[in-house]
Amino acid sequence: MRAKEILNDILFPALKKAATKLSVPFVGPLPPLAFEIPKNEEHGDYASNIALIMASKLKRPPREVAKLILDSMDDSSFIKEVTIAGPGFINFLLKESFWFDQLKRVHNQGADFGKIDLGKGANVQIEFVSANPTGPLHIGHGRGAALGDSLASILSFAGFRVTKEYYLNDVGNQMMTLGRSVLYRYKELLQLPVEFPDNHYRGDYIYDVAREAISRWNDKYLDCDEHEVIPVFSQLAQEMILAGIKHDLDDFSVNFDTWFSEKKLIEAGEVEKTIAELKKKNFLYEQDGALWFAATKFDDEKDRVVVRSNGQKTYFASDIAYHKNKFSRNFDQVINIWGADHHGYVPRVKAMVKALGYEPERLRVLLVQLVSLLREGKLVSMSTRQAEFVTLREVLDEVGSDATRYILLTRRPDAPLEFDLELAKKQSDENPVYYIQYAHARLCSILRIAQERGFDINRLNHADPGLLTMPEEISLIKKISHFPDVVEGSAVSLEPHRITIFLQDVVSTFHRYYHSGKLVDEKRVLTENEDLSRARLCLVEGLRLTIKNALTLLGVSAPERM
RNA sequence: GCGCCUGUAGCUCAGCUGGAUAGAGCAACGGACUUCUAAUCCGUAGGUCGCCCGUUCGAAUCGGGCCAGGCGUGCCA
Repeated sequence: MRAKEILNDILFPALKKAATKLSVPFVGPLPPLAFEIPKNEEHGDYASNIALIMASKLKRPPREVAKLILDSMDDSSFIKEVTIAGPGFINFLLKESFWFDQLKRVHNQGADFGKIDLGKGANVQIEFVSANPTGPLHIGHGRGAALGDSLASILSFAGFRVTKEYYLNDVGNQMMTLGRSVLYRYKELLQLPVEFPDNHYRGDYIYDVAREAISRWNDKYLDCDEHEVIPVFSQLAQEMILAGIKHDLDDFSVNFDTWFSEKKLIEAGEVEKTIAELKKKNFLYEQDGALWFAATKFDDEKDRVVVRSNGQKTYFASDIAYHKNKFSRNFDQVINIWGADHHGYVPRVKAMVKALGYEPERLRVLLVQLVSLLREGKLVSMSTRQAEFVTLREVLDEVGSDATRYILLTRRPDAPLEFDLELAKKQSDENPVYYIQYAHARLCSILRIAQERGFDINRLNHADPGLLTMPEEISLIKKISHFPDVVEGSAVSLEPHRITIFLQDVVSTFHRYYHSGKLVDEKRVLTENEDLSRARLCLVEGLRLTIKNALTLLGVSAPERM
C-alpha cells in the first residue's frame, strides 16, 4: 500500500468521528483529503490541512479542530508520530519500518515499480505530431512528438490502455501545391527556364523528390498536362517525405500504433455520412452558396464553413468525420496535441463534438507552445514554405535524441520554450540529462563492483534495510517511494515534466550521498561490514530501478556506463 | 478590438492544482579527487514572484483590472 492510501484510511474515520462528536451540527460532505509532502522535513513525511479547511465550517479554531481529529484517531502500526503544527496542520511521521517495506516493494516490482491503476483499463487515444507530409519535421513537431510519446508511456504506466495515432492530411490544396513545387524543380533540373512561385515549398528536399522523379521517369512528364503530372509528383513527394518523417521519429524513439489517412476517410465516404448526420440534426445550413455548421449553438464565437461555395469541403469537414470516427472506436478519452497556433480551432472542434452527441469532456486538447529556436543567439524563423527552419533531424544530429527529448520535456507544455542550439550543443557534457544519466551509470558501476567482490546482486531484496540509518539513506528511500505519486500527478495533469523534476530531486540527493562516501569511508556503499553493504546495495538497486523506470517514461536511455 | 498562452534570481526554467522560511540548472566567485566514475560534491552571491485591488486563517498559485511579450482571430491547412 502507498503511504497516501494508509494515511487516508487513518485520517478519514477520525475525521468522521470528530465531526459527529462536535456539538455544532455539521452537515454536508467531508472535504476531500489531501496530503502534501512538506518542503521542510521537520514537518514530517506528510501533512494534512484538513483541520484548517474544517475550521471555518465548524466555527472553531483550527488547532482545536486538529486536536479533536487527533484524539479520534486510532493507533496505527505505521505511524511514528502525529503532531499539530503551525496554524493547524496535522503532520504525520511514518515509522522507518514502513519505509523499509517500501524499498522492498521497489525490488519486488522491478520494472513495474511506479505503475498505478488510475486508468482502470480505460481506453485513451493520443493523437500527436500529425504534421502534413509537405516537408520534414521541425523542432516544434519534435516538442509535440516528445510530449505525446512520453504522455502515452505515462498513461500506460498509470493503467490506461493507450493508442498513439498520427493523423495524416494527405489530401487537399497543400498536396497539389506540393506536387506543383516538385514539377517546377523537375523542369528546372531538366534545364527549362522556370520562375519558382512564392507560395510554394522551397526546401532542398523538393529537389530530392524532383531528382527521384527524373531517375524514375526521365523527362516523360515534361510535356504532359499539369493536371496529369501534379498528382503523380504529389504522390511521390508524399511517399518520400513521409518516409523521412518516419525515419526521424524512429531516431527520436517515437512510434505510433496507427497512421490515420484523411484520404481514406474521405474515400470511405465517412465525411459525406457525417455531414448528412449533422444535417439531419439541423446543425447545418446554407448561406452564400456555402454549407455552414452552426457552431455558435455550442459556444463557438462564429459559425464555420463545412463545404465552400465552390463545392470543396474544408479541412474542418474532414475533422468532424475524423472525430466521429475516433469516438466510434470506443475511446473513453481522446487527447489531441496541437501547436498553440491552432488554439483558435479548439472551440469549434469542441462544438462539433457536442453536436455529434458526445460529452465534450471526453476530448482534451493539449496546446503545446511554440519552440523558438536560437542559432548563434539569433532567432530562426520557422516557415515550411520558405524553407527557413531547423529540422528535427539537424537537432538530433547535433544534440542527440536523449538531450533533445529531455530539454523539450523539462518545460511545461503551455509555456513557450527557447531552444538554443549552440547552448544545447556546447553544454552537451553539462546538460541536465547527463546529470541524471550519470547517476544511473554510477549506480550500475557500484553494482558491477559489488558483483566482482562476490555480492549476489540478484538477491538484494533479502538484505536488511533496517541497517540503513543515515538520514540521507532514509531520505532517499522516501523520495523513491514517492515515484508512484509522481506518476499519478503526471497522468492526471498530463504533464510529463513532473517526472523530470522528480528525477532531478532524487538524483541530486543521491549524488550528495555518494559523495559523502568519498570523504568518509564508513559512508561508502561497499564497506567492511558485509550486511551493511548489502543493505546499501539494496538501496542502490532501488534507486537504479526508479531512475531507469522514470527515464523510460521520458523515452530517454539509461546508460550503464558513461 | 476580441480570444488563448506567458511574465518568478543576470540567463533558461521549476514551484506538487491555496500552505509553513519562494527553488534548481547555467553564468560569476571560492573550495573538495591516493578511495564505489570529478559528466560529481560543498560554499558565497543573486528576488518588489510584471503592477494594483479583492477573496481568507494563509496567495507566486484563485478572481477582477491594468502593463508587457507571443500566438490566433480565412469559404487556408
